[in-house]
Amino acid sequence: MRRTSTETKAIILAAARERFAKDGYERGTIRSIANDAGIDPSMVMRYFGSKEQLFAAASDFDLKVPRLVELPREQVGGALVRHFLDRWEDDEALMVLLRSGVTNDDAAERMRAIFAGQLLPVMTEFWVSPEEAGRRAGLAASQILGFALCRYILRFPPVVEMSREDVVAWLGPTLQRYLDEPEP
Amino acid sequence: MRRTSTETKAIILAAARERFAKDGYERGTIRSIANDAGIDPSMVMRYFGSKEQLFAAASDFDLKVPRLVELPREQVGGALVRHFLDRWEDDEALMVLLRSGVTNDDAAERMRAIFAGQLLPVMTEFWVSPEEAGRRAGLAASQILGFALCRYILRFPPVVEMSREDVVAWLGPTLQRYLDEPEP
DNA sequence: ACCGTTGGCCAACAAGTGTTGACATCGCGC
DNA sequence: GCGCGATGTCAACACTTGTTGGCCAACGGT
Repeated sequence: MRRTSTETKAIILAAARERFAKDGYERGTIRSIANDAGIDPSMVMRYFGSKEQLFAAASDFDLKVPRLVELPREQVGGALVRHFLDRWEDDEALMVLLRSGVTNDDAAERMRAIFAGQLLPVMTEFWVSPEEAGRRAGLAASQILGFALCRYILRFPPVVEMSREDVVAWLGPTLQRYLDEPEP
Repeated sequence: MRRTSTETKAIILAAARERFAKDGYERGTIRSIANDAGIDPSMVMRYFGSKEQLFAAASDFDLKVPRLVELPREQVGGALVRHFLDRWEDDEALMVLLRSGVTNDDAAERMRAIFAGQLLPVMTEFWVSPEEAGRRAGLAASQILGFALCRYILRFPPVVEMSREDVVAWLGPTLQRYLDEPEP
């Protein structure tokens, strides 16, 4: 086979995302990734430098949280749930991060950065106090991540079987409350 | 040093719990555990047979969910939150399972078993339909695990900083709603 | 005082890891 | 055609992993 370097780089990156999403950082070996990509392990090194840098590339992504302030306030919770369900199912990077962030400090730091840089600012638009916005964003994150954990990773049967609209109907009000409810 | 075999076995088990809780299954190596215990790695093998069996012993535990039906119904959510905060902070096995269940299939299966065998029965006491009880238990688990994930593992600052009573005040009503709210 | 049992350590194994460098092979510009 | 850089392969490295078996030393009953 003979390809342009950017092509093979993309192939490797795709294989890495799948592997890391399925196995996490430690068990996602360079050899297995190279094998999935049908390529020699040394190519992975050549194009990405090290396993860490490959992981960084594979877990680089954007939450793409929409501008929620523009919605009628009572719809924000449901919109958030829908957005994250979509995001979760079409971008493996989120799974990569969750699978790896639990055992790998770099990945955990990356998640904190995404939380602070991408979710928190959205919440800050609703609440002036940054501390309060932080708590509310943290609570929302805990429910979103916890649900993804149970549905996509631990695969608790009742959680897996819920329909998309069931999920929205159950989690939407929870997030709405974390947004609106006066602090205790 | 010279000890009785049950003593050293307990020492090894304690070290294993700590290691697995901190590093998860893959990175919690037998050598590191033996080192923490001040003991030769071969002893670990002798007393536990294999890494898998050691892990099984280290992650064996009881949720100890109290008999919630005996409480005034409107206090169940708060009681659940308090119970799990306690449970989480005094038994490392929960952390072991969460850290490992994300990348290790055996550990995930163990979590499903605990969910189905220890949390679900409690919910079933409140709702006759097993499917409905399953969904409600799954939602509760998603919020509980997600919060633990953000507080103890990913360490999102605002979530770490919340006081115990803040947590109860925020999460209690969420769990209460997953228990009481009519299905959508 | 002896000897078997018991608790402990050491060295080694086979397998798998990230990583490296030397070598082959293709394709384009001269 | 020739050469050269880009693309790809192979074999090996140093290291870590779980696991094994042999050896040592202390104890306890006789």
